[in-house]
Amino acid sequence: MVLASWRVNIIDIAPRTGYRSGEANIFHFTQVKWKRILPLSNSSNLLIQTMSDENRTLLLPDIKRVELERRMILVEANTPVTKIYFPEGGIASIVATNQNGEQTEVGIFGREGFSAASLLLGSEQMPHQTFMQIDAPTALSIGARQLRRAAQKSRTLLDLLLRYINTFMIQMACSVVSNAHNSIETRLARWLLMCHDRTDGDDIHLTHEFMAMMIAAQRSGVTLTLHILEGYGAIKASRGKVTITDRLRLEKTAGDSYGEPEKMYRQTIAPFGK
Amino acid sequence: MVLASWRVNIIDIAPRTGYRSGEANIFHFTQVKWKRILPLSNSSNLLIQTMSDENRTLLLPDIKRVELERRMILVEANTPVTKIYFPEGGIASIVATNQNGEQTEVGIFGREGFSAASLLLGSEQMPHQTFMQIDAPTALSIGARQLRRAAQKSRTLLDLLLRYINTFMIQMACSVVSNAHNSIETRLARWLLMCHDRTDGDDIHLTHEFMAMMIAAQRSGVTLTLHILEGYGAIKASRGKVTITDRLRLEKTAGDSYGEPEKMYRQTIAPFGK
DNA sequence: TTCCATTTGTCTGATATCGAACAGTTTTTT
DNA sequence: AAAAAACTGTTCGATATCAGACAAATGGAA
Repeated sequence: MVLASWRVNIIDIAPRTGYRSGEANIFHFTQVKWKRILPLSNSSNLLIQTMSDENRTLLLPDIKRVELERRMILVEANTPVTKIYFPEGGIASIVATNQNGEQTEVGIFGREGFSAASLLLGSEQMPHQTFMQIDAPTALSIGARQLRRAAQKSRTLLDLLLRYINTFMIQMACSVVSNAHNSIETRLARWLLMCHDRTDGDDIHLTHEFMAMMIAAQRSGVTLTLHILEGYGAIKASRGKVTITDRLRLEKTAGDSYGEPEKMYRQTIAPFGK
Repeated sequence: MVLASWRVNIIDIAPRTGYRSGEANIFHFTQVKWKRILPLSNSSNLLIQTMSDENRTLLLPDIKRVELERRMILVEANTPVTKIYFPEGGIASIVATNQNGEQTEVGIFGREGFSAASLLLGSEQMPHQTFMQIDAPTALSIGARQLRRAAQKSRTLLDLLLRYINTFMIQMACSVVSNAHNSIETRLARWLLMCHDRTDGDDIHLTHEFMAMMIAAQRSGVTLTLHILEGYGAIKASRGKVTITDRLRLEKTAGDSYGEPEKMYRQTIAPFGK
């Protein structure tokens, strides 16, 4: 599976001065189209939503609102990041590629997180690629340097972002355990729940091939397992789409492989999940 | 396998005032025994070694030098941490325990890191336990509150510790991949290399049972695999001990499952490994 | 020394998953 | 409308690893 090339559609650009969150909506020119600018406080990115007005104001001058299409690469492996994205929907996936070209997912995030988190841990590049798995209608974008500067200025902003990194680490730890001990069925259930948490509605638009990579299994194994899940009514699968029909049943299948990072997110950042 | 209870031997205590790194060695009373106090700049913990004199001076008043025995628990799962440890040797292991009591290693560290790193990411407790796998003759210990305060005061100290957290995240990502795709032979080779990097000499004192948990495999599988590694002369195994005899051969077996976090550590913190 | 707990060596059958193939279906492109 | 591409359903043998058992070896304790 090869990821396609991509482009960024700039949907709106915040004015560089004289704008504070909470003010009335205004219109602003962009490269692409005229578009209503929402105040940042209305962002559906949970981190942006959670931070103080002061911190939003700090970021605002440097933020653009953009559209992230499926398969767009947010972070190229071993290449300095220049842009950071705070998705307002959709799902991004962080994958490692080994020498044989096999790709393995090491983490995902959506509107609860942001890309290239390790920038705040002092490294401009990382050995993993990040790309959009399910497109985000919108995302907030900011220059790496600008975010860094803001986090330098505001300790509360840094702290918030670090708390998110903490939940992300727990997510990775869960993946270590899950890949070590859980069956494909459990892993898939866990992964579907994680996607469900990050999307509106109950539909997840992805192919079996994609899911196979995400849970480190064969494509045929995924097809088989989806049928099992469908068998007891947890999901309904159709071409390129999985619909969650019985989330509780899915949670039962996932067992304790699911839930730990989500709990930590709720405890230390904001309400999250379904 | 149940971990035993434990105690801390305080080997020396830095005087609360009037002591600066680089000064001559002095003797100081402790609860346990009289012991030569080494200046912090002589610490074999790489983080302590790498930080500036100013940062060492900042930490010094609150630091004790202690001994960490095998199986001692540094961080209890879901319990607020009060003490942080910077090992000067030995190996600590961070493990997740699931509902059936199965334990899985999610990360290790030795003299290149410190315990309860997520404290700096804003969470006083974490869902994983940390314990000593191979005892550290000495470690530097500091109160959680004190470390936090120091990191608040000194941005360069925080940055250094965050850079370490970044390498640790990469280590976890590698474990995700390794558990997903690598054979027991590869996983074991990787893990032995990681231990080798953190110990003096070529001997690793651990039982098969222990290693099994670390690489998420059966004990009998480990015994078998050790024979294979021994078969081509990469190691020599005896009761409770593995000796690395041909590290290059072991690296060849581990392939690209080994090396990424170590590289990042060298790039962003200090020389590391063998 | 003898005893006992721990550790290791070595089996066994069971099984989940791999790895690969191919046909059928749906969607997109031309 | 036809052709190509993408995706799904299904099969099947191969195999790595599991899960469990038990005996042999080792080392520390009594």
